[in-house]
Amino acid sequence: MTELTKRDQEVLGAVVTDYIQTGEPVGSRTISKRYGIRVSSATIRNVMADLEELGFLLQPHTSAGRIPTDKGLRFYLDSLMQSKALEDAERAMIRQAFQGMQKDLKETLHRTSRILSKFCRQAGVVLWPKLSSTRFRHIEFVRLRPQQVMAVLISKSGLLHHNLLELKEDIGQDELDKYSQYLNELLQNVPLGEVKRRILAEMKKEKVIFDQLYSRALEMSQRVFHENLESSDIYIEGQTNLFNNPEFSDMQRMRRILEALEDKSRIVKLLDMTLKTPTGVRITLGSESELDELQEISLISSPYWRGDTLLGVLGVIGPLRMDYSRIIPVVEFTASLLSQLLEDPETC
Amino acid sequence: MTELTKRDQEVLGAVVTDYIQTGEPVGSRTISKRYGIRVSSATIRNVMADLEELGFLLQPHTSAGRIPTDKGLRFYLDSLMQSKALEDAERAMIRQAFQGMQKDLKETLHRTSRILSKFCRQAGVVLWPKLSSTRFRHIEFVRLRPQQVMAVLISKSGLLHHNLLELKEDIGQDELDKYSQYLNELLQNVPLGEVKRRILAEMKKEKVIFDQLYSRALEMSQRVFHENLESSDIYIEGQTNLFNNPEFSDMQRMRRILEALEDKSRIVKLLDMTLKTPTGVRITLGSESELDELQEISLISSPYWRGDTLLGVLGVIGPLRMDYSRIIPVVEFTASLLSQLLEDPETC
DNA sequence: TGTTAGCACTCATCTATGAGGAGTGCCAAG
DNA sequence: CTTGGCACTCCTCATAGATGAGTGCTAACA
Repeated sequence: MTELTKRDQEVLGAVVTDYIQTGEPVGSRTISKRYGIRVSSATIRNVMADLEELGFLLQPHTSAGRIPTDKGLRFYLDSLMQSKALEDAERAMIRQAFQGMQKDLKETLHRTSRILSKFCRQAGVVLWPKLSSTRFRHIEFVRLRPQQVMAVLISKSGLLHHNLLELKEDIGQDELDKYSQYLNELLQNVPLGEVKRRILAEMKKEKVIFDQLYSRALEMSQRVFHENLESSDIYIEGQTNLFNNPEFSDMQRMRRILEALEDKSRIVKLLDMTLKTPTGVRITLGSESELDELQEISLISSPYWRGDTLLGVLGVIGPLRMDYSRIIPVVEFTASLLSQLLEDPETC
Repeated sequence: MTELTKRDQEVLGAVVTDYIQTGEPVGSRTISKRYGIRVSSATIRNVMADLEELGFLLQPHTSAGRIPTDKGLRFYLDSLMQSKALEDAERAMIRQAFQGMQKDLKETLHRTSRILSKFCRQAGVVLWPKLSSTRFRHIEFVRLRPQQVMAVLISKSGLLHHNLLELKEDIGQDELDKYSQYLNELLQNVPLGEVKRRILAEMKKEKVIFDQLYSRALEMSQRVFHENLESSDIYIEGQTNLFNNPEFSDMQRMRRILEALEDKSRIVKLLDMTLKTPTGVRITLGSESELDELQEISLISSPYWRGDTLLGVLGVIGPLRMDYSRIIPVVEFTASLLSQLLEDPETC
């Protein structure tokens, strides 16, 4: 496979840039006139034909200009694009939007996704931290009715998880309180990812084996932690912003997209994928996601942290044709702001 | 104002029925041919002209048939329509859909709204019970960091409410535990709607006035109950079903609708209105809601109960032109099924 | 007086047609 | 290798006419 020459890249870059701005196929004339490339349109045409042959561009029909293929777009994103720095005014506005907020974690994440959608004029998305990424703070068992107990789990970061347990036999609130007390002491500050192991270890201890109370408490807690500490939910906000994009002016397409977003589990999967190798802002084109329903969309995402702990991912969902050079810095900045907000020595 | 004659009503009924089925303006010929009214189309035309003058029908343009106005639709719903009974097969399917469910209340409500959307092929909506409609079961204060406490409130029905409190001075977990203990005893089983009053009463008691612990506990609890026990959230599911309706095939309109649904507070307001006079299935046309953004939609709603206690509202949101005679029984049946599920002597 | 057939008229929708224009590919000359 | 020129393609848009559903009105009829 041939390398792209400097000029090839310039032309490809110009096509993508123009296409992102206008959404229309780009002609050779436009390129030679508007993008300081000092050759004639005929030359550009030759270059474009080459780029098409290599799979970077395509023509919707014979007498139209070129639009980038996914491959072309990917090359642009990886090698050609340079994102503008975010203007101070804009930074200030985003910072402002975070002001005056409840400290509640979920509320914060919800607001973050609204902020993303608003400043990028696309759909904003925030993946919750997994419970496993935070530390144990408190567990409580509350008897709602005979043989039915609600377990409430609170993490140090203020994440709440509840869980309805059906019991084989009834247990009184007094005894449940003892369970809580014991477990709270035992698990205080343990990372929730390790809790299961800790419980298993504890169950082997002699004092536990011979003490009904302890062993029943541990058994019960197992049922709570058995649950999906790995699973998580997301906030998606500003879906209707997607109507702004002319490429979604086709009803069928818009419907497909919204249906895909309605089933949040798919989006969770998509975001989870990017969690595996958390490296700054990343762009996932729909075609790279192996999810058929998401072919036509693009995700700009960034992980967010508390100190060194990776908590989750946030980002923006929009069409393939997006103003990446603007949105990338916004996502980056928002992620860093959120991370900063969550940073706090006392929590984790 | 003149009364409508029997025939007028028949014609109006036929127009609405046909319009609901086809979505197209209905002509005089269609009526005289298809709806066992034994007069000629010319006569029908006269009747229709009268109905138009009275504001029950309107013509999109001179050479088109008639479609019902809101007023016409309202008359049809109130006086003419008779909803079919739900087929046994369908009842069974809905019942089936509720099978094998976690007992968790929120989960149940969420599922309910999915069921509504699925069986009616429109958007399903379920308003959460207000906290004030249930009874106190448990309160817990957990210290997350210095001067920051998470308060968790659990109702007997298994509703969870949490609340982050910022304190002026730090309070240790030990003391917080005493607060919880005291409050749990004091408020056990008190309807949450009455809790505030109870607390105020308690604060006046001598033993409380002179005991720091008691009074601080009550103060703290006030901050929890001060919050909006009246507010509630909703589940809206199956929004994309709205794409099925040809009247929403206009992008602009669809966008307006989805934007209206995205801001859930409006829909909450709409549902809240119907809560005030809870009487079986009720239909609210957008134009009757005083909310500009909802002009083009219609809500079929029914309250759901636990025993005698009104918990919330569920329903279906769709276009004005809906198959009411089918959806009404579905909503009615679903509401009664849900009420039945929630019915349980031990809870409230 | 109410009902009906008939007829002229309106107007949205559909189809065909053609002009206009953006953009291409290719060729021959520089 | 680059460029100007030219024929060609094909999308888009506007126009015009045909079609047909449906109406309002009138005159005749029971």
